[in-house]
Amino acid sequence: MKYFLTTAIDYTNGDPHIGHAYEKILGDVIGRYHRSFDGPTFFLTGVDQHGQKVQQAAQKTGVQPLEFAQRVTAKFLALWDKLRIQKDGWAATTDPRHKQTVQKVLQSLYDKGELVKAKYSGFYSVRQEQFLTDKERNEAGEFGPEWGEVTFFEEENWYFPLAKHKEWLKNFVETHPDFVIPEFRRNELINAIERLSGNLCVSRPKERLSWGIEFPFDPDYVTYVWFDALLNYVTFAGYLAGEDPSLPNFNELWPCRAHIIGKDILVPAHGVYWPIMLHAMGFPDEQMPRLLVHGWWNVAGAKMSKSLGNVIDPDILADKYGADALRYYLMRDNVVGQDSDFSEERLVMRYNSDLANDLGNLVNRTINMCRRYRNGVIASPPWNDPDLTAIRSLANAVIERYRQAFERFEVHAAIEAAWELVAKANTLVEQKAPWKLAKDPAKSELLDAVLYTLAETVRLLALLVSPVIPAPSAKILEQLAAEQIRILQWGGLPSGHQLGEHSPIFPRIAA
RNA sequence: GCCAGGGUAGCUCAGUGGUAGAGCAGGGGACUCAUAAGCCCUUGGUCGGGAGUUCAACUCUCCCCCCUGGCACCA
Repeated sequence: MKYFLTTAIDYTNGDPHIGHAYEKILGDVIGRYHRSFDGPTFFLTGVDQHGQKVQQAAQKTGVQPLEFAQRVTAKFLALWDKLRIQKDGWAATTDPRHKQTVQKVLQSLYDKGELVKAKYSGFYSVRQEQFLTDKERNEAGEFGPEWGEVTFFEEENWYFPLAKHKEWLKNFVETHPDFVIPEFRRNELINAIERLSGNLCVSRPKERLSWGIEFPFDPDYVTYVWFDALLNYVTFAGYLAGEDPSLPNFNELWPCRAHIIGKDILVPAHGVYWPIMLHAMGFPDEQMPRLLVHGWWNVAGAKMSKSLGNVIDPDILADKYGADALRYYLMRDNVVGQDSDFSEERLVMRYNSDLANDLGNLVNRTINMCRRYRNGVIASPPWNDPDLTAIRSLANAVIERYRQAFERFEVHAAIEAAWELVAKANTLVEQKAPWKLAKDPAKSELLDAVLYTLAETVRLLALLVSPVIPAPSAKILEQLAAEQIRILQWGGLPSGHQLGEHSPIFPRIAA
């Protein structure tokens, strides 16, 4: 089995913003943790390229939907590269392999009698391309001018009868407390299930929306965008793919350990439609995925929106401060599940304080002292100095807490744990004052022990921070000449080890 | 109106029955290996408001206010 995790796939009707980037970085960080310290991992992310809004945006630009979607997709891909997102799979919903599997699923649900065709009639706004309900009526009981021409008409569509699985879903969610993380989000879902009634319309007639996957048994219709999009989680994991070598082995991946999504798409899409779809497709309860629901990044307390003009562009930030500084800030200053406030000032503060002053300086002073006093060769004599013993046991405790934090998806807590070790190591330097020990030949062994302790602590720190800031982590290991020593346990550096050259890894950002 | 999350030091947040905590910012000090970084000490809060339970409440109960999200209702 591999540790399988996914992010939401982003809708390709506009440019990526900080929220998109946060989610992918979160997934990447969790993925890197498992890949480095746990076992085989598969991280899937991607783009949602079908649907009405993409078709509309394409029309505005005057290009075909596919071309438009591909242009936007290229921007996302370039950004994920820049942000060091290490993805094992790429879910693009116009991929022919996806189309094939979606059609297989539709056919199979149809064969099982899970899809029904029915007529719906009502008022329809051509301009907004949607059916209107009484909610859209104004004070006078009329549909306002914002809807343009409103006509009454009847349309036939395919429906997925959700309501018949309501009791199953309710029972499932109630008996599986960690289906939704964090736990408080589960309440919203349970409320939503209580209100669940009726069918989900899963088709659009082609004359109204052509940009989608065709129904295999009714070619006048294409799938509704959510139905198409949600299935990416299984189709790109190799579901019903037979022997296709370009896709992973589904049995090695499923069930997904975490679908990472924003709070806006928990209800109804991921919390209701998705488990019911899987249930109807024949997945047993033990094969249901888990949902990790994150919050939003606000700006100065306000929601980020195009109309407010306060959209944060991750691309610009990555260019300005570096991908790792951005990754560190987003992971350190946010509690997974809760909303946060984005502030460039805090990003700089976090970088200077945590990365440059605390960690960067520790690395630099440690290697510098090793070179200055021992020509960069570290020795590991036996010791019984209480300060050194203390930091060694702290390192073990920190590693344990770090692992537990990651198991609970509490990335900020994992980082905090690592920084406790950073602080302790900096304190140790002052306690032992190697520059004094170096002047006293009688203290030579203690100096060796101190320098070893510091170098080994720095090695462990490089590993601990590697999921969050992969590039600087690699640089630290390189300066230690310890690229190959990946064991997350005290004592990896052998006695007699020769360290490499050092130079500051996190230059301070001038205020 | 209902459900949930939040309201704790200037800022970001932790704490959950026993005399208020961390980091950053501010002030002072000793040191010098280091990215004028680090280390030590320190100023600073009636823990949203009110009532209650208790020997004791930030922590439990009730009422209220504000912010955020979801839902409902009205228009």
